[in-house]
Amino acid sequence: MPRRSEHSLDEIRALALDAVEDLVASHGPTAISARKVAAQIGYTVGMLYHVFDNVDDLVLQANARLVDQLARANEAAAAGNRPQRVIARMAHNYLSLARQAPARWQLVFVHTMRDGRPVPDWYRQRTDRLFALVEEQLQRLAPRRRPAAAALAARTLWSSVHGICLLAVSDKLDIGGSTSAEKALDSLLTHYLGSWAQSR
Amino acid sequence: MPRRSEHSLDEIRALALDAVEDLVASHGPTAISARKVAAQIGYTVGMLYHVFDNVDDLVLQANARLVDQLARANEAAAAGNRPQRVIARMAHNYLSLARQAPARWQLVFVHTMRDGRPVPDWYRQRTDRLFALVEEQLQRLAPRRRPAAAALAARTLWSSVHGICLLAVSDKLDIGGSTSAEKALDSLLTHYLGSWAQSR
DNA sequence: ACCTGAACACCGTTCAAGT
DNA sequence: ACCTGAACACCGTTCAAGT
Repeated sequence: MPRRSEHSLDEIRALALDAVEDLVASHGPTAISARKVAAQIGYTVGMLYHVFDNVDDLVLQANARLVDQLARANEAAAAGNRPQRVIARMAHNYLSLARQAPARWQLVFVHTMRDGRPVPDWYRQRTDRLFALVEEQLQRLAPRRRPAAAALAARTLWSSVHGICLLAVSDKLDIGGSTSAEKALDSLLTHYLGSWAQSR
Repeated sequence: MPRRSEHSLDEIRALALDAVEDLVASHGPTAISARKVAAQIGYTVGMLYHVFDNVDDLVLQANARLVDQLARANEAAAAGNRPQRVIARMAHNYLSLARQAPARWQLVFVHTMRDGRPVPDWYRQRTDRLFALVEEQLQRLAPRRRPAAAALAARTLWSSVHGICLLAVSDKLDIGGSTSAEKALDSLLTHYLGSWAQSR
């Protein structure tokens, strides 16, 4: 029973998160287990529990990387452009990131806390941030409207974008054969956002 | 080891599906396992596998009941009214059924096939039906538009409704405190559907 | 101090054997 | 024919014990 001491806790943490991504990418979101991740990085399961609280923590930390990637892309998109264009970029960023790594995003979509534990605050803040970025743009778009109106529109619009990306990644959207998620996003943006921007 | 023979296979099937609903309602969607369902109805796990292919089959059959309930409600809503009103009813049917039995709908939202098995056709047809019902109304609403346009709008709209209901049931929508899913649905219907109906 | 390995209480699934 | 119970290969989580 050799000890390793080759890696710091932070390094082990990074190795584990990489292992989650590799396993998901090659064997799908259901392939994740503490034991498999441990085996992949050459440690025992017990070791994982010195670095992560539990599997939920492990998965959420892996998922947070993707959410952060989307948030960064959306923050970058916010620079300069007209709000309507920024929001369109954000929506397409979501879909295109989801298409780039469908299995990893499926893990984001599919994960639920064991038992009925609540989603931890640090993770919630990251997903809330995505709504906030949309809300900022809607406020720019219609500065004279009540903030509550922009908040409602942001939640409506981003939930809808989420629904489209979710069904796209799980192949439930392309029913007849020809509908693409990109077209659905554009339809949503044209009609929802177009109408919202004009009204009052 | 007493044999029972008290119930036919169909009765056992119904008992098991009821047990799934009871367990989910009282202990949440993560509480479902073949062993627990078997225990709840007084049979062994082995017995379950004479009635269901596997747990996916068990869960999907339970979930299909909810999907069917929504489909029936939406078919009933289709009678008589103006298409725009029918679609609004359908969307609110979805949300209100989801609110009536949040845990059971969470099971619908959260379930994914073990390994990477595909969703069986018989279940897919049921969820596709929900899209089809919306599509029919959109064709009524704009009879002169190309069928592909109605198909795209149906998928866009229903994916969005799905996204809103999904986030509503998992409590991820009410960020600031005041946004309700009902308002988000109405916002979606007003702006998306309103704009789509008017354009051309 | 760092990490292991075994233990505990669970899973899904199969199938020979009992009645 | 109907159903069981034990087996197999997995889980998540904990923690005394080893180095």
